[in-house]
Amino acid sequence: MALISPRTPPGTMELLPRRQVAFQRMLDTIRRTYERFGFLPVETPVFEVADVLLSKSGGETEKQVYFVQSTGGIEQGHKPDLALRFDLTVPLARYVAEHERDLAFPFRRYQIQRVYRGERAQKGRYREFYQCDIDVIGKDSLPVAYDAEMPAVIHSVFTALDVGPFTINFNNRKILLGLFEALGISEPERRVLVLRQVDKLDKLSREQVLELLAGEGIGLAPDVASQVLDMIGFAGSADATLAHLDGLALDNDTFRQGVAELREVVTALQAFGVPETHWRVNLSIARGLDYYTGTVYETFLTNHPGLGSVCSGGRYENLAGLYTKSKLPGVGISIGFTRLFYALEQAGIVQDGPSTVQVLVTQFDPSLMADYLAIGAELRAAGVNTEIQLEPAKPKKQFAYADKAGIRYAVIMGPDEKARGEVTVKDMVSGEQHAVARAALAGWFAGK
RNA sequence: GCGGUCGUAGCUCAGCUGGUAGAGCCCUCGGUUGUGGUCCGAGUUGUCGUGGGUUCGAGUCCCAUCGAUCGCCCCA
Repeated sequence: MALISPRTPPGTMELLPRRQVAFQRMLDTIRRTYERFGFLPVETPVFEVADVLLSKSGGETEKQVYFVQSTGGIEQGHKPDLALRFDLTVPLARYVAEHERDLAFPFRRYQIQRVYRGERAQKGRYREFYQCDIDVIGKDSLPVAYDAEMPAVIHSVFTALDVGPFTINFNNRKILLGLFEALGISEPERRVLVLRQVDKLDKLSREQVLELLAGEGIGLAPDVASQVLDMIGFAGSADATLAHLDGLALDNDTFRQGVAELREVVTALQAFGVPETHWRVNLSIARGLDYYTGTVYETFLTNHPGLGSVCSGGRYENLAGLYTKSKLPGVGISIGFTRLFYALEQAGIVQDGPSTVQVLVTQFDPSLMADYLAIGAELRAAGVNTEIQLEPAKPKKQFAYADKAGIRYAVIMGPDEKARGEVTVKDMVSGEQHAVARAALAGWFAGK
């Protein structure tokens, strides 16, 4: 019979147990840090009612959505009425609108779950991946100070993850939009297109971006295009950038409001005590998603620029507008954890974690099985993760097993130890063996 | 959705201008009595992606097809 070749679908990440332990620990670090900053956990279903999920997006995202339909429904020719979520922000909007009366505002939630996008899998681009989101949702209003809190959380998370140097870039979309208004680029669709191209300034040369801005679909006059880049291409400290923006003296309300907000975020961020080595105002950051209305963020790993942003987000004035008449402004960020983990793996930064099994109670003499079971029970009662070797096997094989599985300690008790009222504890890493009194065994592991 | 590369053992790959398939790793067993990670020895593993064509003969050449991968678009 022909075997079916075992394989994962493209664009999915699957790990061996010890790598999974490393993955899980990093995820725990993110979770702990989010909680430390006062965020509450939320989970939502992997699939949502299709029209709830798709109401907003339209266009590009819609093509990437996986629909869900039962086989019965397919047989009856029904169109799928469920779809897998492609991010956590849209489900959050639905969640907040649905539970508005029961939630305390400002509502601070974190959410760590997988999302799905049906796009071509590429290096570091997955069709199923983890997002680790935090958002703060206000009722009617939400002070800009919350915009400054986001980078503070990101800084804390990435420092705790110990992933090497990183920079949080941020900007305010109102600055860009006001600038475009002042330059006569009025159509919203065209502004979004310009934003997308401007966003590429980090990757492409000035000339290439100029060409794109003059190209099809946008058709910016060359002098306007270079004016845009002159204003946006400024590089300098946060204070210098703000001075640069003031110096432009643009007569546009949106622009002025954007600069004022940016200044407020910078000031608050300094007060939050986030070192300026880890963030910068970057006027070319725009973000593709069009629901962002103010502050936007992107975070890059210094040593992996090719990877793109590993954490991004922004401010949205009225996210849940499609679901409720209440005005619910918010600000949030999202860590693309699967991609981040992939990058760290590639860079050799990720080490396999230890097994979650701390101790293997080996079996040297089947007649002592009752003792092995008793030892296992004692260790477990003492909070030590313990596996008992239940199948008779040669010592060689048992140690090889412990070694391969990454189990740190092996407990050995043969007739000799039994007679002395002792057990032998072997440290598989150092190779050292310790004679431990039978009664003191659980205590021996207390500090390990 | 559009472009460039590549498909040989579970994995990484070798196989020169066509002559009946190889290495390393992994895995299994062994190197005697209760000891792994090193070393030594032995062993298992393949419709050479699939279908067709050229040829006395194709892993090797040609065509098609499927799959993978990288880049573009978009994005974490």
